[in-house]
Amino acid sequence: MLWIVYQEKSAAIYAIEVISGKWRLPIMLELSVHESMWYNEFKHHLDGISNIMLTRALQDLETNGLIQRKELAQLPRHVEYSLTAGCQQLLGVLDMINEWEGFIIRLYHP
Amino acid sequence: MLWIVYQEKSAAIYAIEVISGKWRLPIMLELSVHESMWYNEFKHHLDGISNIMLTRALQDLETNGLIQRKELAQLPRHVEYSLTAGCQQLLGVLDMINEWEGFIIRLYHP
DNA sequence: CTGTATCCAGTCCGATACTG
DNA sequence: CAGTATCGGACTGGATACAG
Repeated sequence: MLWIVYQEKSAAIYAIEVISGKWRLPIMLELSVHESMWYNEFKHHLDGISNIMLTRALQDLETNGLIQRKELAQLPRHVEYSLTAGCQQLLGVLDMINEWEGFIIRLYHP
Repeated sequence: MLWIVYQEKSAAIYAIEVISGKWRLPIMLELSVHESMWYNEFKHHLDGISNIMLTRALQDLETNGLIQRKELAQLPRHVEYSLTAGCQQLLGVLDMINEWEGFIIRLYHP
């Protein structure tokens, strides 16, 4: 996580760094579809994720300003997660990759 | 590297996967500036990289269709690396992130 | 010049169990 | 419901030495 230091740190390198990880992008993509989700909803939508991995990913994403956490004072507890505006912009850029039909094929048959 | 399987595999997730790693993006960015480079040139431009890390990164990028390797039959040996067309398109998208002045700041102060 | 072989340390990922 | 604690195992990064 220090490799952005001696290269001139670019926003793109930083962005790739904070979204790298097994569950981060899948979580962000779920949030981009559902607007807001609570903890257990992720467990239903992300096949195979465990508590510890979900918690870690959510905390990392929050630390890096990609998602917001909002705890509603209720019983039973209810915590709501949603994307920040910056993250929505970032996903907008990444989604351009999806819009290229055949991107992966083109990669292998240039 | 298996996490793209049980999520519906999207091109964006695949793209992030193949460019994740400490040296891959820095290598690609150098190549986008210099058109083509040979092995030792990378060692001069990428501060702190070792032979083994450079070799691994170059091989991974080639395997994933992001760079091309061209060995010129000479003595001393001379091997030339360059970006594929698909990789140039991908970098074009990522560069949009750099063009947002204040992207990182916006992330933290939404 | 362009790599490969070893071998080790640090990170990341995750099953299982437990908590307020 | 929304997490935390623990403890491995897998993967990634890298120093050093060597090779065609």
